[in-house]
Parts: sequence; C-alpha cells; structure tokens
Amino acid sequence: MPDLNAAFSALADPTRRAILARLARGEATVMELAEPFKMTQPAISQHLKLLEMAGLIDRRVEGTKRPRRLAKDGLESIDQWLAMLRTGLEKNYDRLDRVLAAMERKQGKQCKGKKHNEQVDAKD
Amino acid sequence: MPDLNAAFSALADPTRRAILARLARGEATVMELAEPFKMTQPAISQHLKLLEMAGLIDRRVEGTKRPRRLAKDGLESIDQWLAMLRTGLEKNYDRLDRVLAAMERKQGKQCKGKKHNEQVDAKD
DNA sequence: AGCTTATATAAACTGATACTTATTAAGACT
DNA sequence: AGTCTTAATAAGTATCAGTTTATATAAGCT
Repeated sequence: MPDLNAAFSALADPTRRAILARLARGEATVMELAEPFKMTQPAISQHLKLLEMAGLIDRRVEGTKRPRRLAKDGLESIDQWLAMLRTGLEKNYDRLDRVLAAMERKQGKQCKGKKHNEQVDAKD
Repeated sequence: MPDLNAAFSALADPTRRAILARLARGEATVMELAEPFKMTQPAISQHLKLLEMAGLIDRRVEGTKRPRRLAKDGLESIDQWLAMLRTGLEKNYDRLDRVLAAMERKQGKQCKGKKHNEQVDAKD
C-alpha cells in the first residue's frame, strides 16, 4: 500500500512541485535542480529525499552525481485515489440532476414533506 | 489561478481524505462527518474549512445544518497539474526506450565516451 | 596525496498545523 | 421565552515541516 500522506504532502510544497516540473523536462542533478532557487543545496537535498520517499522520483548514480528523474509509482497511487473522488463527484451530480428533474416535473406545486426553508446555496 | 498549495495540503491529511471519501458517497452534515472520528467537532469544522478553501467541497444551508458535498473546482486544478507530470513521465520513458534500443543495436561493443561506471539503478 | 566538486546528514531555529477547551450564534422544539 | 441541537470561532498548546549553518563522505582532478 502506497503512502498517500507522503505523496500528497510532497506535492503540497511549491518548491517540490517546481522540482517535479523541471524533471518533467528530463533528468537533472541536484545542483541543476537547486540552481533556480534561492535556497541552499541541503534544503534541496531534503526536498528530494521527501520526493523519493513519496515514490515521485528515482535516483541514479553517475560518478559523484546523483541525477533524479520522475518515477511513476507515486503518481499512480495518487491517480488511483483521485479516481475514487472523481466517480463520487459524478455520481453526486447525477443524483442532483435527478432531483432537479423531479422539481421540474412538479413545478408550481407545493413540496409536501417540508417543515422549514430548504434554501439551496448560490453555488452550483 | 487555483491554489495548488491549498488543494494538495488539504489532501495530505488522512482525516480530510476520509472526509472526502465519505462525501464521495453523498452529501453529509458536520455531525455525520465527525462521527467516525475520535476528534471533537471543532476539529472537523476546521478540516472542512480547509477543504472548502481548497475548492474540494461545497456547503449548503439547511436550517441549522450545513451539509457538505464534493466540489469539482479543486479536483480539476489538481488534475490539470498532474497531467503535466504524466506527460513528462511518458516523454522520459520514451527517451529511455530510445537509449535502450540504441544499446541493443551496438550490443557487445564497447561504449566509446565512458570514463567511469555509469551504473543504472536497480529500479525500472 | 591534497584540492575540488557533488551530495548527504545533523543540529538548531522558526513558523505553520492539528488539536484541545471554552464560548458564541442561530435555528428548531416545547 | 427557554432549551436543545448544529455548527463556527477564539485562544492556547504541542508537534511537525522548511531552512540554515556546519560538517561528513566520496569521486574526480592535478
């Protein structure tokens, strides 16, 4: 079982998202990844550690360098979890559609079971 | 521009993910959402506030109750960002495939430019 | 061997986060 | 009006996360 906590908290940081965006363009060393930031190298190394533990990046060894690249494990488990949310969202909208359709049909009539104002919020 | 920080950190908490999973089954009030947890109601209210600010849930008003349901805004912006990662991942694997294909072709031959062991990590 | 480059690790500081308890507000029920 | 229910807010606390400086390790260079 993949660690969703690790994966989502890894993505919650803008520096780490920027690192991933950089890696989406291809492999890069720690120094290359650190360059665009005002942070020190140790800070970047820690971010990379978290990203790796979250299964979002992999590390290679090439001499004294440790180039990172994107990994698919982390992203896959995230996608899997989000899929659940998406289907929930769709089902709920379907339900809402049925409710709205029912209201159309009995338009003008008084709803029987209501004891108080069931006001529906402005949004959607 | 949607707040990815808010969205991803909202998802980084297991309590909040459980709340979303519950809402994927349909609308629920604060008390209903709080019930499975050992936490107090104010704690849940705070979580709901974060989820709402992240655009992941909506609130309705029904008497003294405030039923929550899933919202699509937050999920959409997350999906959009992750799409970037996915394409990056695919492109990188394509590149790797080309490299491996090239190595196949010159199999047995010595690689010219190598000065040191370019050992490739065990994973993938 | 000694110097440099590339990266990791440790300790300390600081600010944010997840809770708690206490309190408040507003609708519903009698 | 008075009370119960549902929920939000405030203030306090304790733990965690992001950073820095300082130091360590290991490969490459001269």
